[in-house]
Amino acid sequence: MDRNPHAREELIKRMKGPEESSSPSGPKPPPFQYHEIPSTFSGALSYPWEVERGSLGFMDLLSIQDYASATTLSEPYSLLDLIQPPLPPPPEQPARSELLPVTASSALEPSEVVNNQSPTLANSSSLSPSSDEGPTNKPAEQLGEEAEEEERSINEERTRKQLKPKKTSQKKQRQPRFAFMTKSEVDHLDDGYRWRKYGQKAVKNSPFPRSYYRCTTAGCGVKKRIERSLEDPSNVVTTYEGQHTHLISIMSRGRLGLSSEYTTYGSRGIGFDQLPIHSQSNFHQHQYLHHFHPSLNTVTSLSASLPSPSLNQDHRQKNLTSLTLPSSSSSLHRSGNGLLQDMVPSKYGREANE
DNA sequence: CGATTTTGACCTGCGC
DNA sequence: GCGCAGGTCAAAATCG
Repeated sequence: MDRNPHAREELIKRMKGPEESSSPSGPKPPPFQYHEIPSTFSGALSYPWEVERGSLGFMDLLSIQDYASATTLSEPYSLLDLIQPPLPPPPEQPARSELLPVTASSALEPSEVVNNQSPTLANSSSLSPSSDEGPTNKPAEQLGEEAEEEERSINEERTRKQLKPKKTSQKKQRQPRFAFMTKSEVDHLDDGYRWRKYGQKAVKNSPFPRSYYRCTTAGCGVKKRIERSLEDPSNVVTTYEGQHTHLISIMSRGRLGLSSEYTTYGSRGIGFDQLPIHSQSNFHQHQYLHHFHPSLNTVTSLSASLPSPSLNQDHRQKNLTSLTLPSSSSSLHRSGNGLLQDMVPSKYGREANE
């Protein structure tokens, strides 16, 4: 995978001291070199959303988020409570693992939401009492499937026609988004799915480009964008859009070799405890949650104390992730934060830091 | 040789 | 209507 060994050095250099004066708006993006996660990093950060691998898509997460949004931080009780375990304050984390807040944009479209939920919790779609936003988690499973089906076809169609018929009167429908920030040296964190990069754009006011990825699985229109935080280049902001219509595809590359186990689990609505034990154990989200929702730290974590067999400790330290929070309110105020601008209300950031 | 990345061009939405 | 910025396409390059 290390196709470009120099790229990494370059990246690290940038992280340590990003050039201030690059001109993102210029015709040419900065000489930023994207590079894939070195094999040694494989899986390093794949665990925050391991659940997704097992059964949930981000749409599911979103529905949960909706609930969380509704209760928000002001509510001492939320869905999080249902699944988060009592957690002692996270042990002192390595500097690298510092959790950082992500901001969400008020400008988010209705369907464009930011999940404040740890992917770990995502799995609890069945726990999600409400979810009127986004196509997922329809009250009736049937409805959900229909919607999913419909969405899929729309997606495919859209993809196919992208450049041809263009412009129908129909407004492009955006899928709900789920964003989170990760402290990581690598941009593209391995989450178990296979992604193909289809674009890279310079981000205004940011020396760091934004990369666009699409799930390579046929029929799966999930996309994700990756960019570095302007504020702290060591933080990677990953935004998922859409819902996987399949299970993790790590097998295709023989990276982790878990697929067969995962295929056992349905694509929707299974409980966390139905996941393979090792996948349950690969979560660290409780830390993030704890960080963002100190008031919730009395609930259950399905995995908090389990070791992560397939996760290298060092990597874990390097890749702790902080999740974005609901975007229900607020507007962005931080300029030049690239995608972050769109995703995270700073108030959450502040709370997270407090 | 197939899969993936790179990258310039193009399209779209939005604010002015 | 225009310009800008975000998002996507697709051909070429690269990698394994």
